[in-house]
Amino acid sequence: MPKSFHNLEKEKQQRIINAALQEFAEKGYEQASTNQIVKNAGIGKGMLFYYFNNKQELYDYLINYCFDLVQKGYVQQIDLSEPDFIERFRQASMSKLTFFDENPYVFNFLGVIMLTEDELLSSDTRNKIKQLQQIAFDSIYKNIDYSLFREDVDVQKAMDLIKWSMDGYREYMSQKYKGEELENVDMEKLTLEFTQYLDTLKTAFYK
Amino acid sequence: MPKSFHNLEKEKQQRIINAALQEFAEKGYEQASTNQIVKNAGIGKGMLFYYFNNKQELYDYLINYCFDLVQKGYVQQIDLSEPDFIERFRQASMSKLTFFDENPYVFNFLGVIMLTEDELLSSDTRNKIKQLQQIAFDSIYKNIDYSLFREDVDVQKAMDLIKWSMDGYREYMSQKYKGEELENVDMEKLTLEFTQYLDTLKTAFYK
DNA sequence: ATAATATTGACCAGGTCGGTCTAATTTGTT
DNA sequence: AACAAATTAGACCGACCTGGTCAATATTAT
Repeated sequence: MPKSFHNLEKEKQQRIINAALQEFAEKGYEQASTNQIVKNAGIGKGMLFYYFNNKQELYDYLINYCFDLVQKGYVQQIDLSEPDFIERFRQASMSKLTFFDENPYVFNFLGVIMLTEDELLSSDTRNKIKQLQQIAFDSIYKNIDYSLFREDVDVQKAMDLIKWSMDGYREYMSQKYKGEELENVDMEKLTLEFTQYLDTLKTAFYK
Repeated sequence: MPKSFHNLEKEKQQRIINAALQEFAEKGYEQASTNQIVKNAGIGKGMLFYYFNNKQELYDYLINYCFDLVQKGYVQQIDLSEPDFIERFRQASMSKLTFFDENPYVFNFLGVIMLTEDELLSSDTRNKIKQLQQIAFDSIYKNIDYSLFREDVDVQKAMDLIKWSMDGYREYMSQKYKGEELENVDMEKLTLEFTQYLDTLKTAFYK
């Protein structure tokens, strides 16, 4: 719907999108303030309602924007040809990290959407959620070579544990370095540490 | 400070506390509405300001209440004499589950406190946080028998991975059964599943 | 019956809400 | 340079919500 919005300079577009994502992510739809959004975006109040006719239209736009971005910028980047579960997960985690650095508010915003009661979401949005979850699931679990796992553990349980471990590690990392730009972080050291954890997991769960 | 408040019937006290915890946890201090709190607690507006002189006093009361409760009802329940890391963590997780069931809003409320910018917290509160974190840390890591771990993995890394795994499992469980009373959940089955995960961890990380 | 305590909700001034609109500025076209 | 069209800011609107007060009422204890 927002014709005029797409003709803006990318930088201004991005400022508005980010301000809105942040506000909606922090406060939810009802409590989010359009006044706060225009202030953080550095535009006049009128402009927001010039680009988007009302609050709901802005919200819907953001939903589509985020789903698209996550799909193309993260989920589709996962390498389905890697049969080693841990390696595939490593690659996915790194993609997620980069994506998060480039789009800091997208995951938080989508997280809030996912927690919204079903009745408050349009059926279209509900479909988008299901679809994305399915694709993300497949991207992680399809074509995995189970023979790598040691035979005295339940493979499904092992995969759950590995998944929880790596999510925990990512959480821990983003907590530790929150606020800092990814460029200022010693990626070499971080990657090494990550690899060490992965090696530990391989030692523990693989043959 | 709230003299009159402590003379209330426990049930009414609890209603007010829960309503306030929920509101503050959901919206944060500024956005939380005292009107919403009295509505959910089922009391008149005047009473809230009769028990607590103002919003801030209520908030401070809740902070102390929660730290106390978590300390006594959860952290102190952890069995320091159990030298097996996984077993100690199992027991801690079960305590946490029970505590969460009995005090559903406490952890969420404290979680919000922990994420609050330092400048907005009183130094007293900051101290309480540090203190509790230290005790919780000790309760999990003190007097652990490291000799149980296999020798070809870094013990510290293994413990991190186990911790993230179990936090992930707990998260997954509470997501799955959220809303449902703990009594209505098949605890037998749940405990069994939990044990299976723990056994998998032992197979993977222990000698 | 009287005094003390507990409780309510209408009410206050101050502020924020989503959204509108006018007036000004910038840009494009000739 | 002149005019038209598109873009922009922010003052402004009524509706609503805010934390907090207080006079009136109900309940309890003596």
